[in-house]
Amino acid sequence: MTDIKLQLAELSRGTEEILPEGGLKAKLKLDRPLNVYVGFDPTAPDLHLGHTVVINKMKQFQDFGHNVIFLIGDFTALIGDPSGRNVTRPPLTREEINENANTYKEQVFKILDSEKTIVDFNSRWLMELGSPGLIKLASRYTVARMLERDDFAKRFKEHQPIAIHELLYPLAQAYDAVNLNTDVQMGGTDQKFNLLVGRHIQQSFGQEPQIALTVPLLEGLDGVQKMSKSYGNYIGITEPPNEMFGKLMSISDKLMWRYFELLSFRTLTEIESFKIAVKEGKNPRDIKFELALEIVTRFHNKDLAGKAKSEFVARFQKGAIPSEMPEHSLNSSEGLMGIAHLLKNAGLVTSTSEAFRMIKQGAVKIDGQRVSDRSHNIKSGSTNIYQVGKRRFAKVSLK
RNA sequence: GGAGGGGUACUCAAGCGGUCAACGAGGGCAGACUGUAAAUCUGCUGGCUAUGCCUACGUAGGUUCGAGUCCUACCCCCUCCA
Repeated sequence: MTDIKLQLAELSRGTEEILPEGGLKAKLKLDRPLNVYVGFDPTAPDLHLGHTVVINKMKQFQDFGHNVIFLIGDFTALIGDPSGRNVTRPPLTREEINENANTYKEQVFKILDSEKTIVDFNSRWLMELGSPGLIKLASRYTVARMLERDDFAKRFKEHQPIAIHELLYPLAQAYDAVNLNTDVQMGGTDQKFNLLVGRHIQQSFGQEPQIALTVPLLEGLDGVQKMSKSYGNYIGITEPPNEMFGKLMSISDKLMWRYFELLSFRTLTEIESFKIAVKEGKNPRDIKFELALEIVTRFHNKDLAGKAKSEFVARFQKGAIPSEMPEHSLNSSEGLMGIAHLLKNAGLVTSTSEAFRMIKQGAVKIDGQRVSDRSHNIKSGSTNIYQVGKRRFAKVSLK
């Protein structure tokens, strides 16, 4: 086992809260592998970098020799983490769950060691529980304490409905901790309450309560809102290397440090030395290259990351045209096609109106030549590279 | 059940019958500058068979030469009273 002091420093890095304070140190002092559990909802298996914050934390525990449990919440998904929507979710079929679970594993094992990771499903014990078991479980907690949860408290105060089954969610999750005999349970900040209920329930089962460790929600590319698919400010972990590299390079310098803290596996000392280098005049862009290389390497490989970097440099520092881009083949009935229609048909703009706007603003280029005539026609039989703005490219053959 | 206030484009928000595809701000996009950073400046930000036409201001009607603006009904939201 690695030195406790070092473990503590790295494990605390980038966390929001560790409850109770000092509890983690005590657990580490036991000098045995700890059971560390994180639950995942099997309904949304498309991961982005925001999700990886907690997975990275799992990786750290794993590297220090602890037991990491990747729990798929196939039972709790039936309830859905309370959000005020008064619905139970339609049960996923066994096939759907397995399929999602496999997608998960494929993605998660780009970070975690598949040999050392325990994958489990909470339906295994929650299905077994049955009604009597559920009633017994429910008797271990009180309504008053349940109403301490933020969103319950708020809804109760405002006389918004709280369905009874919603109260079962934290209990079910707590029961996971009991079954896994968890030492540490982790989750996003929104999981704090659920994690704490776990402590209480474990105690009532005579177990030593777990440490609740919460990690922050990662800011998206805009640096303001949390990373989420619906805000469009995310980097998906299955995105191609060039995309990923480019997106990482576009983040602000301020956000770069945040990403280093939460996404990089570099030691705190290394990151500190980067900060000093920048202070002494090094271009932050070059430090950002390091970040982008590391992340792209993690989800692809070193070779592709290197290529993504050269491509990036060629393209944005030397103005080259990218080596790969979408290709389209379009048909023209009249032997030619207006530039606006062509751009629209190639998916470079969403409407002909937008195409005209882009042309007016000097954003459209054909083979690197700026187009200023909005009624420019392209003849059939030609293949050209069309560009809208800095990022949108397509190779189009007109037949 | 009663009284009042409000529903406008991605969001907030202005709009005294014509000049409103709709002020302004934010966001987004594009151009300049740059390190695809930040800051700044400029422009754009409904669609189309495109100097014109079509569709849009909660919904459906009506008045008018003309309605986001007036009238009627309906739907939804908020505040106060019971």
